[in-house]
Amino acid sequence: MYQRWVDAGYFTADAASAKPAFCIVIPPPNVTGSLHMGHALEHSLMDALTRRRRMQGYEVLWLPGMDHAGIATQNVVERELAGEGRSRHDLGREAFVERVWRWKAESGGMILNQMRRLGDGVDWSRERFTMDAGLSRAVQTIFKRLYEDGLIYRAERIINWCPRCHTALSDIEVEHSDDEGELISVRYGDGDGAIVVATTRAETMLGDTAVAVHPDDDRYRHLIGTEVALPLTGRVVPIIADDHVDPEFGTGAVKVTPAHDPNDFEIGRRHDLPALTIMDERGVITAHGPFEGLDRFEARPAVVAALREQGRIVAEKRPYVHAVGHCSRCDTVVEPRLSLQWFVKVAPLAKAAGDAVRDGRTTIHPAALAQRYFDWVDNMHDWCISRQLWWGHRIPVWYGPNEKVVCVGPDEQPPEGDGWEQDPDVLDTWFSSALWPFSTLGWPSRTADLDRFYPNTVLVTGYDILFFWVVRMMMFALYAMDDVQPFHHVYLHGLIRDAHGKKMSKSRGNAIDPLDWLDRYGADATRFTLARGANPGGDMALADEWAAGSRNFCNKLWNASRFALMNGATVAQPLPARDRLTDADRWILDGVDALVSEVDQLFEDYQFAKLCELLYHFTWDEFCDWYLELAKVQLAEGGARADSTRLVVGHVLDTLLRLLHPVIPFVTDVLWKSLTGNESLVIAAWPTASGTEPDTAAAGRIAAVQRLVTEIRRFRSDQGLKPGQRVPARLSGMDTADLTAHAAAVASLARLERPDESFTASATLEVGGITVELDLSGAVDVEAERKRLAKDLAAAEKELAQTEAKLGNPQFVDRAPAEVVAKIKARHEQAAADIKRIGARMEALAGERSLRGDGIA
RNA sequence: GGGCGCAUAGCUCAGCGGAAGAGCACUCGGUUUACACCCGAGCGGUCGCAGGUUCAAGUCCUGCUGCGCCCACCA
Repeated sequence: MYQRWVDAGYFTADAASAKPAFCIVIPPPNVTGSLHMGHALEHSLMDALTRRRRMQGYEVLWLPGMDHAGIATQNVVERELAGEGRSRHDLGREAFVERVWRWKAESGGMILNQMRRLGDGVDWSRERFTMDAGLSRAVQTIFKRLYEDGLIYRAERIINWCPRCHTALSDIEVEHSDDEGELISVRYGDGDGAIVVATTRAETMLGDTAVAVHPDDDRYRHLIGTEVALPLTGRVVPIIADDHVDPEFGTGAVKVTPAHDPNDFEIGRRHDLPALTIMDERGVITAHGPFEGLDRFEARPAVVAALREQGRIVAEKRPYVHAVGHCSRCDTVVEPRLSLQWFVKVAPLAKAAGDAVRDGRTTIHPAALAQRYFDWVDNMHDWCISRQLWWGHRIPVWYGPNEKVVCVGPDEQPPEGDGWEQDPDVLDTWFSSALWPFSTLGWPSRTADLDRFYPNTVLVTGYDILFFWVVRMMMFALYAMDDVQPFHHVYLHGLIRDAHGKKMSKSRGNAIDPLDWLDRYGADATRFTLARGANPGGDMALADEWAAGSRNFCNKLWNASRFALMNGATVAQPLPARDRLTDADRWILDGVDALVSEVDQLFEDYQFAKLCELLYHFTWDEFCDWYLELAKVQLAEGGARADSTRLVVGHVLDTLLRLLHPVIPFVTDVLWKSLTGNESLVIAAWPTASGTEPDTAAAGRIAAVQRLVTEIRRFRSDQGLKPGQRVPARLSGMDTADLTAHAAAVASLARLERPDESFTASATLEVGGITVELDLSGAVDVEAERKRLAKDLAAAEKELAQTEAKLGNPQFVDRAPAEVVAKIKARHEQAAADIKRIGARMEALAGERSLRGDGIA
């Protein structure tokens, strides 16, 4: 069925159409990735949004694609090479990149096929990859523009370095965790000139070029300007004063290692200190001496041991828990490292990104998360964009003789001649993803797609990626597109958790594979489950039971449709005039009308969980459990009544299928085609409310029927009657309650039958003014009924007391809205009537003896 | 260290100023010709604790306790 949708071109956007545009670009999954629950959720929501808009007559573009995922992909291929006993260096750059492309062709993009199984209505004719020619052109174009505007610069800075991946990382690629370390205090120098500093990374003292104290710190004022000899190396460094030092922390004196700590680097810059690099890119000590050649984690204890031997350690705190950065890719402890890298100057871009949300050009749903967005945007550091990798967009900068530097645009030739070489680094993966909302539409060319589908209507992504990606798209899009925002709305969904709210992860072993659900429960049930759990910004707990419940619902829909079709439900003719419809017909039609409006509103607010709940409840409880049961009675009447009932059933089912299609696309399409004979629900019109004034009187009578039926069932259940057993009964008072027309329905739903001459009432109950006399053939369970009555009485008495207290409070009667007071008054009267009724019944029962239950001999 | 969020039925969560809700689980009953992936009837909550505002408080405010998340260049 999916392929038929695709082949029919339902998902192919037409930039030239006159319809209003609706566009979502897919958050590009990594080319290395396969579908996990997070994707399944995200895609279910995007598909629901696009399907509804398509049905509403929008020109919908949902654009698919993938991300080249620099480090992740390079790691995969390097691992593959390692299996062959080779490294990328054995291949050389060109051959390696070639190999990655081959890997992509052969094993990449598994996720695209998995998206088909989910039913994603994406426009495959517009599939993009961040390393496409077109997107590469976009990367080069914006790089050059930023470079020329002075917003990209190259500088020697302390950056996060992964000693395993051998590359720089941006701040967001570093994850902090509380690790155990040890904080040692070391005495530098001797005698009067001695000063004690604290450190967690003892090995870095090999690169110390100063000791700093706070200028106002009286303890050390006399030492400022003096020099001190470092332990172990004996190198002499100055003691300087700097405001950055916190006198409260540790000893109030800091060792300064400009080449291996970002703070120290800044201090070094302020005081013109030399930066001494003592470690190579693998994290191995390069400083000459006894520690040379040791890994940083071997060097640390070795240095500590040497210090201890010299009696330099005056205090140690162990374990000392502090935040340590790890590579988000391989979990290796990140090393701050001084190196020459490319940066984006984010301040002006971030300002624009903040403004676009502040002034409402882009709205964030749920709004509460906008605050986080601002926090991030207002405190962003410059973004390190160069990576020492081979897989990615190579930096379009050439270095020539005499330190000449040329940035090469997309249509320009690189400079020729001796000594010109291109920068070996590639760009951070997020650099190209940041262009995604417009590069995929053809930018920098001015294409019809770009005209039509930019800004994108809505971006759907997880709140965990708000900073990583959304902020960057905002920055680059506003910059490239003359301050026009990349999307009108950002909808942030939550994270998937297991049944107990724990994060799902492969290592934890609690991950549910969406493909498994697809196999066992089907795409419809999987999607409905995910949409049903999607409260804006809220995480959702998942377990097999939820999927089973959704599967049951899809099945219910199938069976209800089967019943409808078996009974000749149809949409072939317009609905009969209202006055020819029954109360039940009007009630369900009005209900559907209200449902359409509510579902619409909830869609507008991205309230997926609520709209699913509403549809679930209406379909199952209202339509199946009540209306279809009432319809059976009407169908049994035959004639015109049966004919009109077929039309009502057809109309309601038709509407429900349309409303459910965005979240349950497959089975609804099948059923709808059978019901209507039309081509496909995918391109059917979204329902609109009829605008008919709801018949509240009819709804009231149906509610009365429901109450009556439920009470009789409850009574029967108490009496231990089989649910299916027909019980002779006499109803009186139906006329005064205006329910005469519903006698047959009540009898059918409550399993009552017309009494014959031998009828003797052995039990009576009264509901809303109607007396029901039943012939239980003597088998009356007085005890059960007594128990029930006692319970009901207690509830009614509590109610009476509560309402009385309220009504007795003049301030309440005075100040509460009349409507509320009236409601309380009604409850009070109802409680009083109930007590009276129950009392009378109990009195009548007083003389009875149970013929059933425990009391029977 | 800074910021944010959450504590409601056994579980996962809605409700956010006027009668405590849903799904799942559980109990009882069921050959009711659409459906046992079902039908009917139930059981189950002093809405984390302590104060305060209000005629009225899961619902607003303050404090406390317990979780969770995000950010972070205190060595």
